[in-house]
Amino acid sequence: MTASPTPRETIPGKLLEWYDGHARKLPWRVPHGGAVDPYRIWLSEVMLQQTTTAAVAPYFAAFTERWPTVEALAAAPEEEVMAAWAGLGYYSRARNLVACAREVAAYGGFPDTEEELRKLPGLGAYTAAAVAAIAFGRRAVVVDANVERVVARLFAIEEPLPAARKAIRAAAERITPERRAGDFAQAMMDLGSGICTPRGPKCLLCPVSADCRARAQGDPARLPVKAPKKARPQRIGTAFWIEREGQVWLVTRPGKGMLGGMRALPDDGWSVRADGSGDAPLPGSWRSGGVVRHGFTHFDLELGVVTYAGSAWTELEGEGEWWPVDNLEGAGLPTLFAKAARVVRA
DNA sequence: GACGCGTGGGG
DNA sequence: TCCCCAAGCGT
Repeated sequence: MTASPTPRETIPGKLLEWYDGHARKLPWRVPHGGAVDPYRIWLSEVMLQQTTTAAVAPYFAAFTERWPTVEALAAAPEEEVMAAWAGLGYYSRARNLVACAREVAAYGGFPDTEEELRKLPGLGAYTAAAVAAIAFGRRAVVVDANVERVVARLFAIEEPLPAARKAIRAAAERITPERRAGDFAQAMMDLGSGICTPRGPKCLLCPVSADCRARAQGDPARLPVKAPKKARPQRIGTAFWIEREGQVWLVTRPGKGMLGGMRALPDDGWSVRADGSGDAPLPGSWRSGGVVRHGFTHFDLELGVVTYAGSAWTELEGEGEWWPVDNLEGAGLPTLFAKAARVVRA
């Protein structure tokens, strides 16, 4: 009597076969000039950190059009890259992107091993493994939130996240093939994105449903178990619209912290306190310009926008610049301030 | 391991 | 409306 094949033996083949027929068509998956371009793989992976493919697509197109190579990106002024990233969120990624591009350009190209990639700014465990596997064909164990979910279900891992990461990685290690590790990783992510979804998984369409212990148990959607989330506190703050002769006063935020390194309207400190002080950057009269509500990762903000009704512009203190109001898009404002500008100008 | 860090879409 | 979540990283 022959032992039947184990899931670890059958899963990679089934998944790769499924991927060959069902891979999503995504811009960064198209070979560029007939070959895989590590620059495009790296750029897309950084943009995709905690970000949906739909949100990334237009930014990927704009970046690769404007900066076709890592050398071009390395040569770009950081503030231009920050502005081009505006709206995509998690702005430290943009700063690290520039730093990484400069290291890579100075080195003469991307390193081709997971270990060396991991040393670059902005490349953590996930991205280093993904680039090594997808761009360089290395066997690397690629674990993102999709893989965590798929693996937790396949092996019915009951331990809650994040403590389960160790067991999930070990299980992912066991099913990652020696060859086509990059396709395997993308297959797992496509599966997690379209079939093995957080809610309402489509097990009838799943190529590995027969190997899935959570499916066998009857309720795959309950896995992975997650620790309860904290409530998001509410903060209140004020932003200041100071306009003169068709131009508005913009500041550049400090490099670290909320919206770090981005152009912004002056504010009353809501980002570094529980609430803003309400203190204006200029003496004189202010008028209400509206209210913006915006959700961040760890708090909700109610931002009042007030417009300057005085003429003591010379008393403006600190760094800043007058920006043409009819070209605010070019300033690269984060979404919060783009919303504030929209409200004021409406 | 916990926390800070954006934004938009879907159920 | 609200809540969840997304190809995580750095400290």
